[in-house]
Amino acid sequence: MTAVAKRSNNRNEALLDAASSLFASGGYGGTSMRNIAKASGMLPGSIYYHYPSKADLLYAVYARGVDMICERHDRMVAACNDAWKRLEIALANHILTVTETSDDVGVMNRVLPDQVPERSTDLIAQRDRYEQRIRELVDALPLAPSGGPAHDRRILRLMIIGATSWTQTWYRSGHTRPEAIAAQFCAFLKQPLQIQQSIQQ
Amino acid sequence: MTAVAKRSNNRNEALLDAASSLFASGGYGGTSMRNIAKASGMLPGSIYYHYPSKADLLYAVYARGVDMICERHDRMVAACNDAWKRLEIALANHILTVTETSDDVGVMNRVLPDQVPERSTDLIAQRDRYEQRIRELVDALPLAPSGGPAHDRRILRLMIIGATSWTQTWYRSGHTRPEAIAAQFCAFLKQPLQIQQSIQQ
Amino acid sequence: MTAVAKRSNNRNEALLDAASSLFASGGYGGTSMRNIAKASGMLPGSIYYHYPSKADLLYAVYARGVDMICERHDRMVAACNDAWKRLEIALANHILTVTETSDDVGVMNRVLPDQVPERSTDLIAQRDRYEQRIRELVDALPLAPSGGPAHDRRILRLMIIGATSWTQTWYRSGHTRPEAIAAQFCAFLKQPLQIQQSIQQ
Amino acid sequence: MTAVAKRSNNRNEALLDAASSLFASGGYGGTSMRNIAKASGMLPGSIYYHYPSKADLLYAVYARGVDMICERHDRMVAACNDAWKRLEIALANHILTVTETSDDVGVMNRVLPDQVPERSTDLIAQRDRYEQRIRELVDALPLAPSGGPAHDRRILRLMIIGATSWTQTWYRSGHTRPEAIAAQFCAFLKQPLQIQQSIQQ
DNA sequence: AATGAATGAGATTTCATTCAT
DNA sequence: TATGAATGAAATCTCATTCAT
Repeated sequence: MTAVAKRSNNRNEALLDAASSLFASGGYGGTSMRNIAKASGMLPGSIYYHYPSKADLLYAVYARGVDMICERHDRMVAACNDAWKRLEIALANHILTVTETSDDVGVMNRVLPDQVPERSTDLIAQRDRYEQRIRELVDALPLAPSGGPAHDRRILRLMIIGATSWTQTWYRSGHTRPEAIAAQFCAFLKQPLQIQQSIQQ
Repeated sequence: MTAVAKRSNNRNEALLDAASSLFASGGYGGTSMRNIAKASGMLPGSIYYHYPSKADLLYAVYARGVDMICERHDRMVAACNDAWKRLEIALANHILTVTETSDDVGVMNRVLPDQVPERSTDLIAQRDRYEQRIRELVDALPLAPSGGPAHDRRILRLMIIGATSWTQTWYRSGHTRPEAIAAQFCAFLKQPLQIQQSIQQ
Repeated sequence: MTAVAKRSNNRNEALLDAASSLFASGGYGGTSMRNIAKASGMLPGSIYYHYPSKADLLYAVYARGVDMICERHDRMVAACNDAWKRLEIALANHILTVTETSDDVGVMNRVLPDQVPERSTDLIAQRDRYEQRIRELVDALPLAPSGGPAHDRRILRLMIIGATSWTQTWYRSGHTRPEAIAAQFCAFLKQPLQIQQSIQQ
Repeated sequence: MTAVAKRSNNRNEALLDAASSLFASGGYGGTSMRNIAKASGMLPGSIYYHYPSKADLLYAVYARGVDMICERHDRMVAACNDAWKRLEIALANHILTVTETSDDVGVMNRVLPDQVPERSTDLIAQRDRYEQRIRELVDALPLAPSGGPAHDRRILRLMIIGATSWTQTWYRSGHTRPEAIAAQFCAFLKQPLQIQQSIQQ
């Protein structure tokens, strides 16, 4: 790659980086093209050479974020064979991304697809690319038989994703580390919280 | 209460209802005063007779939502003595209220306090009024001893609140009922999901 | 009507007048909301209190122009009974409006419906309101039998409307007066231009 | 002509063709350099290698249109000696060219010189090249003496040009053919439309 | 002969808000 | 208690054009 091509690439990446950082901290509606332009050293109109609309720019950033969390997920999870441990690693990875607000992944957590109606279907598809991985991990868990009505794995999966996604609303760096949070989440599920003799509810 | 005052209350309530519904579905930034005015049969300027700013209107809606969910919570939970059952009832109430009963409560989940900087402290305080109730229920749970590191009740509480709040993003009426979701959530926690002989992780 | 109501009416009319004048001289694309705002002593955003879009503002002006030319047409034509003379009066009226570029009627001549796609159907309907009047006058002409193939009144009507509308591209005040142009147009049609003995073409 | 030059010509012609088609249907203001570039498979900046400005590109298209209609006119009219028939042929050529054969000529009718101030004088000069030919045909018509005030050949010429140019706004293929329209136009003028005994108006 | 990237001005429109009545 | 009219700032986006390569 020549120096020139590199430079031209860099401009687009600078744009994505700036957009990323702003969308992650300010949300979609709270971030203006003006601000993105200023942060990436462009004029507002210049952005439109690269992306035809604000929604498309957001989508590019979002997709990059999904790419990144998926890659990290795949790499980290591959290193382990135990089903519960794999899940724990995956949750730790997810929670870790929540704190990185300057990163593309933060955008995925901050921006809800229906805030960008023009691309909401595409955003959901991207998000599903990642959630599918969590679903596979949950489906692979060897579950003990339920004492009462059968376990609904779908609800379990949504419970885990919900609890994990919600960390973004309360997580503050300096407190419990992402890995510890993930470990606790799994511990709550694996072991019985209810005192045994009162198991017949 | 005179007829005039009543009528004025009605107008104000129509305003809050409209704002509620729009904030819950469109978020704070995605909802304009114009839209709220149209939906409540007023002109935009007229809203300012009732509330001095958009942030204050949001706050009024938010607080009304917290009032409602707290009242229902208190009423329903009081009827039961078992700690786990009380929690289950509380979660069912939360899911039902957010997803089916009241847009006001939907606002509480949809709008993050830091999206409304002028009133973020007040919004957090309101939210805490409700979360305090969940905290008390979680703190009252008689927990079995952990097999590994000590259970962190704070993380447990945040896991439960997260999973429950997140239902707003995926719940569709006609599928699993709120009570059943809450029951599953509790079942996952009470009973061990991990197969027993592999308990030493 | 109170002075207040009158004043409020006047603002809207000032807006229409300014828009009228600018659209008539600059066309639709050549006229900006900024310019219209400045010419009517408003800020650009203020126009949107009165009309929801540029296309709607244009339509209001256009319709006002059609109203005006129709009223004038009806008044002038009513004063005469001879079919050919009625047509001549109508054409003179039409050509007269072409010179009045500061007037609403000028807009009708300057702006083609398909330049305003959002309202083109409505604009065509408005224009038809006027052209229908010309059609009636042409249809009412007692025509001498054709020496060759039968006269096609539709083509005759379109010829007359075309010739008359086209005056806007060449009419300059100070030369032939509108009434004289209309008289010539009718004279060319009424009397034979071809020398008689060569009538067998 | 070398292969390279030929290729360059082809590119330039593709550009003119695209511009032609867009200017004819969208007008000058309604057509952007972006659109022209896309339609001709170029990038916007590349147009500026061929033409220094939008106005110059329009002029090139316009001139090409005048070239084409003049060439056809000269060829077709030369084949006939009768003055009225020559006019009829010329009008048929005009209508056919504008409505079916060439977008370039459509541009001539659609774009008014004063919409392109930078080149309006040149555009008028081009247009006159063609109108001069119509003028000659009209001037050559042997006119019967008027029953009233003298015929104004200038007005007659403008009437004919107007009626003919206006066909662009209403002509639809599949209905009356261009030759038939031209024949009707001439018939209306040659023979008296007014019933004879009422000739003294 | 053409591209890729960007400019700078200006377009339409939306927003929360104000204020006299 | 509310309206009608307007404000002023800012939003997204489009435009013709430039220029190094």
